[in-house]
Amino acid sequence: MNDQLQPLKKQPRTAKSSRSGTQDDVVYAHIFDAILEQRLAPGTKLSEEALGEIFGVSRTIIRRALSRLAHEGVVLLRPNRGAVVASPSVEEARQIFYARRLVERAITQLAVEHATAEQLTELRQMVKDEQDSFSRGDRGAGIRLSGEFHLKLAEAARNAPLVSFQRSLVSQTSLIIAQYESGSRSHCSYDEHNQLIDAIEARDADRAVELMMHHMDHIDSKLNLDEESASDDLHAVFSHLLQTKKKPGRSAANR
Amino acid sequence: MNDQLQPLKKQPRTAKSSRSGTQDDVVYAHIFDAILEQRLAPGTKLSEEALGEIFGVSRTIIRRALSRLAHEGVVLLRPNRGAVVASPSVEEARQIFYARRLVERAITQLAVEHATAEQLTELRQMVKDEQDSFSRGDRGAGIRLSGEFHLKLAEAARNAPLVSFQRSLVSQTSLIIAQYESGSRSHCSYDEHNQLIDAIEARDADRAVELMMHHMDHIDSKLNLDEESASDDLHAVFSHLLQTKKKPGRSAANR
DNA sequence: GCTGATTGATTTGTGTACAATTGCTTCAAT
DNA sequence: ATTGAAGCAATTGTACACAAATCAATCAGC
Repeated sequence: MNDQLQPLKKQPRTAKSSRSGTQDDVVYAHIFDAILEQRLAPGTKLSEEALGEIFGVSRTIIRRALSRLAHEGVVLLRPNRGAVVASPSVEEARQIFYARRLVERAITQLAVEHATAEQLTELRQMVKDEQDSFSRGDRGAGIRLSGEFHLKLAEAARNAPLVSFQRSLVSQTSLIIAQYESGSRSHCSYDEHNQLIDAIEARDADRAVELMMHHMDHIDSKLNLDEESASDDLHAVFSHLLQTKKKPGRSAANR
Repeated sequence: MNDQLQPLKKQPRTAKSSRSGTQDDVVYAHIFDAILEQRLAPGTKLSEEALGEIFGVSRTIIRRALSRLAHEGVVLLRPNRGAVVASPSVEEARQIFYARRLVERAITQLAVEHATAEQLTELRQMVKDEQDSFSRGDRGAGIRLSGEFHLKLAEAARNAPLVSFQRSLVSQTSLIIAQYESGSRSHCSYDEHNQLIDAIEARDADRAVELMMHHMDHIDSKLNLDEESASDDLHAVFSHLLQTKKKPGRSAANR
């Protein structure tokens, strides 16, 4: 019943498990990555006992991880009915993108002011990693790393509440991209990321913001949120009622 | 050891407990209100067992409530060392206010577009309640209700992520106000709230945003974040190491 | 044959016991 | 007398067991 999660134990050396330490974080990171990399389709039920068995921990740990994921919006926690992988509706996606533009604009301005040389170096490295993932054909890791780039940028802005909000927005955006992105186009164009770093390094706030906004436009232009919203809405509205078993939950938006 | 929380059981009919239902929320709301109304001073340790005894629930429930409070930033959760009431530093306060301006601006614009007649009516009622609290001399409830006004406004903006972020920002702002507000001046001037509703009702976005920004200026002009930042910083930095027992933890910023 | 209720199985919610970590106190040694 | 270490008490972290709720399937009734 949980085949999708089994492979997790077999690849403990990716970027995800490096940020571990506590049991808690490991479980959280694994489920998170499994969702973003679409090994767990939207709507899939996340049974506490099954997950506990898989990771070799008690339900207590799983429960905390699920709660955390629910806070970030990638998991939906229904009282007495368990957790499922979130499946953001088109309307929810729009709201998230609105909030992201708002936050990314502020973050970019602050990063221009505050980013240190080390941080810029780290950012460049992340773009490289992201590029590698895509050229390796690892779409899931690419989406995740692209998200981590935006999160790292938020850290450079030196505003803790914004970082925390950005984390939640990036997570949900990644889920939306995984769900709605059309075709096989390149996803978060790393060129845009690199140009952005250039502008920040040059302390050119106007240009940096302009690039970031353009980048945002680019991202959601790749999604089909506009057209097939009818079928999409239908699916999103009812998906939390469906018992998604083993079969890959193919949303109508995948095409 | 927990005298500050005992009174909670004696006043179960305020606005806080009306939003109950589940055990979980009741405990959360009571601790939350106790913090905002300064019955629990910043730095106070929140023992799981003691809280469980007070509310007549097991540590499981308390733990969830504390986790939720930690997510909102009003409680600090230190691994293996328990939870304490957060005591935001001046720098943290500045970051929170920056984020709030950003969010309030967006919320105001969206509220002008989306607020319904019912929502405006509710908002006006909340301003009345807030006014009542202050005239009754109930500063704590006033601060809380003032925060709830801003949260309600966020709901009128119809953007779920922003509402969620705003909840966290408002909570932390209230904590900061309770901690840093100087003198006995009127706190969130309800006049400003009323004018804001007028502008929104008139669908005058520019004026509404202008009023909101002015309102924000007003709020943080009442705080002494600028001057005594030296003593403040010192206290904030070390307060999480202090064992705040029974005595009211008076921060250097109270004057 | 189909709708609707009842029962059984599964899953979540809560309380509690035990393990591990922390911090305090005591005691010894310099 | 002060400092340092060791043992002890108290608190948090984790696992588990029981209670409550939900979901599924079977069976009765129309």
